[in-house]
Amino acid sequence: MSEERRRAVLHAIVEGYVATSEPVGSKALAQAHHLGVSPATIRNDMAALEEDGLIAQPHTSAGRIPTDKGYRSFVDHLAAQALPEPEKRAISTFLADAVDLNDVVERSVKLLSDLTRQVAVVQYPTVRESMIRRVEMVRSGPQRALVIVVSADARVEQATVFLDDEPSDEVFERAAREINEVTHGLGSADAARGLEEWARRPGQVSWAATVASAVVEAAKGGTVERVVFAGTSNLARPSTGLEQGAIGSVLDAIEEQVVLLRLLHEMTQSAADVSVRIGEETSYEPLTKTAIVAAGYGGAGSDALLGALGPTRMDYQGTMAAVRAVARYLSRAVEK
Amino acid sequence: MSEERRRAVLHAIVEGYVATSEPVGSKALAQAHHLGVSPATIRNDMAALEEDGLIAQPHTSAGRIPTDKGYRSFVDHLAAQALPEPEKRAISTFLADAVDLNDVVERSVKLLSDLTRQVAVVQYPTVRESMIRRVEMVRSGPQRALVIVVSADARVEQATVFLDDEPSDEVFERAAREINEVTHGLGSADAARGLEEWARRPGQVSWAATVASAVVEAAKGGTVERVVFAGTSNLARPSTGLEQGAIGSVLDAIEEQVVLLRLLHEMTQSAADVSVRIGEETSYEPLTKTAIVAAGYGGAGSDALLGALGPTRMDYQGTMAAVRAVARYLSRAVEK
DNA sequence: AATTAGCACTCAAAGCTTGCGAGTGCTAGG
DNA sequence: CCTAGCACTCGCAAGCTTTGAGTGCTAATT
Repeated sequence: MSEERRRAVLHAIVEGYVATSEPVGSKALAQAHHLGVSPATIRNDMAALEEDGLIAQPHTSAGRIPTDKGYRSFVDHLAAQALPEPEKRAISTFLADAVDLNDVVERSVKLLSDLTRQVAVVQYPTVRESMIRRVEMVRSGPQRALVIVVSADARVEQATVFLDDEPSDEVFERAAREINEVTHGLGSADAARGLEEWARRPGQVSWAATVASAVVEAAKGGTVERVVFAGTSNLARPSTGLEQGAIGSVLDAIEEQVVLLRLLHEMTQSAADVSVRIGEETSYEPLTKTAIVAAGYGGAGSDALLGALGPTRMDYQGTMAAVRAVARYLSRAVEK
Repeated sequence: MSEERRRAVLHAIVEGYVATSEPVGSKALAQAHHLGVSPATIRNDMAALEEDGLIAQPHTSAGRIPTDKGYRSFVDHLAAQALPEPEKRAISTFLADAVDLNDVVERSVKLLSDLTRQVAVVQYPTVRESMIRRVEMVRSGPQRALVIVVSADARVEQATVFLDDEPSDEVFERAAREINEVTHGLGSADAARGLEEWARRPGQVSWAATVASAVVEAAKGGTVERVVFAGTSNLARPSTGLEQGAIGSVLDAIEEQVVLLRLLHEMTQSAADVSVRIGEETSYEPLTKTAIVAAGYGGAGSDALLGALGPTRMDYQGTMAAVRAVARYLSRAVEK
């Protein structure tokens, strides 16, 4: 029994099951996929595949469906495929008239969810090290201030700090001015050093250290990793084969964000191209019925990422192509 | 047949149906709700209620369920009810340690969705007129610039503008400096006047008007009406009685935002207190199976709003109490 | 005039039986 | 190593029956 053909059989089973969402049997396979062998032969191959845990039978007299492991094998032996021309054109025109970063990101999720018919997620590009351009401090209460850091690459971060006394306006303004003098034009590391020195100046206000660390945090981009989603309604399409319980837990996972983000990070770190996690591989209980296709974007430095999330029974080829393509266009857009 | 009792019967039907999600019959009612009359009497009342279109039978040999109109009547005759103490305490402690506006809003949605077990939505408070504190302009490309406006109430808005030539850095910086001089400390209306004059100065750069209007837009808070959601997974709880199709269209409606926002605006404009739209009343097809409970917050000036969205078969009393309470606390938090 | 008891009637839902047929594994022969 | 043939399994759909909750009506009761 040729190794070759066994793979072809698995391939065919996956495609058949994805297309029809019905278990596929040996006869149907023999006919449809011109493998040039009889059903009986295919049955033998299927027995072997089942032995290896790549496919399974829902019940005795049914066809086979791929297991997570089966999908995995399928995906691993998939040749990267280009996205069809019309889609490509759609992407470039769609992203072309975006006006700012927000717009680019929002269009991208929408686009990705439309292309894949899955839930799409795009993380805002996390910024690379960049110079502090200006620090703005605004009083937002007697003992409260808002720190706004504008960096040279046009990023704006803000943070609220609590002051442990009630400085007069002059004191407050002076601190703000000094902070600007100390940090202007510096990267976050240098700024941190400068601010540390500033906070230690004799007679310095008591909340100097607090403010300083807030500025540094903000300059580093804070810990905020904003993500946007689109296409959640795709989960509820009947063809996904997910039932309500599963949908609910996936929605929860999405709102949770933290776990999902960590997962995406793991994924995009390991592989250069688009990478895939299937079912159990997500090692996150609510997502055991789903698969994730993810890719990084924005070039070497940045670790921003995007992905599509859907039932394990998804069109991996198409989804991967779409994710890859959008990541590429998005990289270009972000790099300016 | 007393008018009084008929209302009591409707009331009981709604409560029964909400509790069990099964149609309720005359016998069950007579027993459970100590109305002091026999099933037969109740049947007579039910016949009348059905005549009026307030209740309906799913099929001949089943109990009754409320129609949209029935829920409406129920809600209209509902006395405002305070939220139980423990919940109240939960709200205030939960909102107490919020650090900034973002945090307040995010905690609020989360809270509201937990309290109501529905999808919660909170719109960011739209800002009132406030002084421009500083305008920051950052070059983000040869013909592109980012305009950042920081206002005295610690708000930050940004916008990208396209320049129709490629100014030298000196020219660019000078424009930025002048804009700050012209606008500092002014409200958006005054700033608009000042900038208009500035843009008309002889020898002014060609893109002055573009930038000026961007600044004014940003100062006004732009047209962005940001909303945040939480608890979408509540839609997928089996007890909602929504099936997948319905869930999908609701998720779509939520992502769409625009229609939903318009609807919420309509609602909160008409009523001072919390207001309710039930099923068809939303006059938006994807939401015909759902009800919305909404309220404004943030005091007289602002028209920010929040709400809860769930199946028509929801606990109106509890949801309304929760929405009312969160709106109140949130108002307090926002007003500082 | 309103309430109640009694009763015949309806009909969805749940259970049961049955036949069908897709799909299998195995064996023997090419 | 492949294939034809065949007996076997078992979920599913269709048809049937039973059950019982719930109704509407009528006649008696207060």
